[in-house]
Amino acid sequence: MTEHPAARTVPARTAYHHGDLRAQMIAAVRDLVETHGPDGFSVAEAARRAGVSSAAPYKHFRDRAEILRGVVGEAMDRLRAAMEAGAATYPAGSVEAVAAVGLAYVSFARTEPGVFRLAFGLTEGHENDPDLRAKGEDAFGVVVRCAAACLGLPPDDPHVQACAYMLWSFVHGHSFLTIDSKRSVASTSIDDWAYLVTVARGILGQGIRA
Amino acid sequence: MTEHPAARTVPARTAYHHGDLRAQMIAAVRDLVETHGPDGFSVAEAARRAGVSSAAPYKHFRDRAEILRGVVGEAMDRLRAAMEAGAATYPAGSVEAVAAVGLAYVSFARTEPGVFRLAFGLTEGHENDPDLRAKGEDAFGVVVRCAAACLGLPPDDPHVQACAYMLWSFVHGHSFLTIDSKRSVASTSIDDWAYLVTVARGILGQGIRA
DNA sequence: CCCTGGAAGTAAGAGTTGCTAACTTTATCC
DNA sequence: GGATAAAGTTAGCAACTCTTACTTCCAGGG
Repeated sequence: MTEHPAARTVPARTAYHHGDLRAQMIAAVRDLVETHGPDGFSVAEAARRAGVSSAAPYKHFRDRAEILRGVVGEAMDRLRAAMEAGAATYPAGSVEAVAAVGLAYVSFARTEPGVFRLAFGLTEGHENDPDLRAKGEDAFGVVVRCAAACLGLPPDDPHVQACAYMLWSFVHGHSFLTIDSKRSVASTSIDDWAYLVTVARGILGQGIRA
Repeated sequence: MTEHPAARTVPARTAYHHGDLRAQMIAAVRDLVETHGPDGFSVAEAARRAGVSSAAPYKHFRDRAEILRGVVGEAMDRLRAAMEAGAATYPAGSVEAVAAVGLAYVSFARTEPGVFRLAFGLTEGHENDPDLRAKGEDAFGVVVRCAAACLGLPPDDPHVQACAYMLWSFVHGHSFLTIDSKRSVASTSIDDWAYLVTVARGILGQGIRA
């Protein structure tokens, strides 16, 4: 398909059969999950939206769960990228950089609560998939590196690991609570950024020692 | 069958038709969710286990989602009770009492990860149900009261509310992470109890101020 | 004591879904 | 220019949700 004249670098558009289902399926499912909740999706409906028969997706995915895993994997990549971008907006080693990573996490959960729930809420064998596990570890690695830079310790230092875990669980819980109950921290007259900076300082600074 | 000698205070057993489906359905669904994951349940299978036809449950629940909500409601009651029991094992106002509440929370998530996910993972209109919202607030209230006692402030004090929210999100995130990835805090050579006490002290003590 | 009303069950069925099997179309490779 | 394989189609089965119409059993009033 590549030695034809040109305009075929990406197999994206209107190929004979379809071109790139799989990517289109993942996009469709992401939309469905976002609008109808994590379980309010069906492969039939997603196929319908992609304009193919309901059996077509099974040429690209083994079953329903594998489609979900595809969506989660793609979401994890975007989440990690957002975290890295957040960290890059502040000087390396600063507490603000750590807080920015947390803010990216929370923002992701807020703007895509459906996929966020899908990724972390139901298990579905997510944690049994080595690929997804690796992506999760990669995302965690962003926190670890920021914490390490902030503390001036190597990333594999146990204290760094413990602090990173605390930060992660804090932000993870905050994310879930905000999208669950709409209970914003604002109800306690604190906005997200101040909250996250406070927490990061408390855990990494003179605060909580593990 | 009720005016026989006695032993009929509870209509539990072998009534003519059935007696108390609804309770039995909730129990069956809880089991299914626990063994097959939050979405690996069907009302048909639950009805089968309860020994009734697949249409019977619809005499007691409007639809599938309402059954789920019933399970979540029951779980919330048990969770709150466990938290209260945890708090009662240590002197009121002590940091240990706060940590005990957190431990009860985490223990619940560990022993019933399926229903925990069901309760907090998928939304499904859970937060739109006023009954479930109330139960959630009740559980949060346990944390608030413990934090207030510990800080020597009234429960409606903003600082108390902020601290309670921090504690909750911390424990919530920790619970999710442990059941998700089996990443125990043990990997950082800290056990749960020490971890929770440390965190509670950090947030309530001289530590993080909001 | 019957009988009527309603609560709680059943059976049957429509519509949707997950997934498979068998077949067709299209691009590529030798 | 065919064989091959990838990627699509239709048809269909089993399971599931939920509805409708019917049945069974208990309870209270005359």
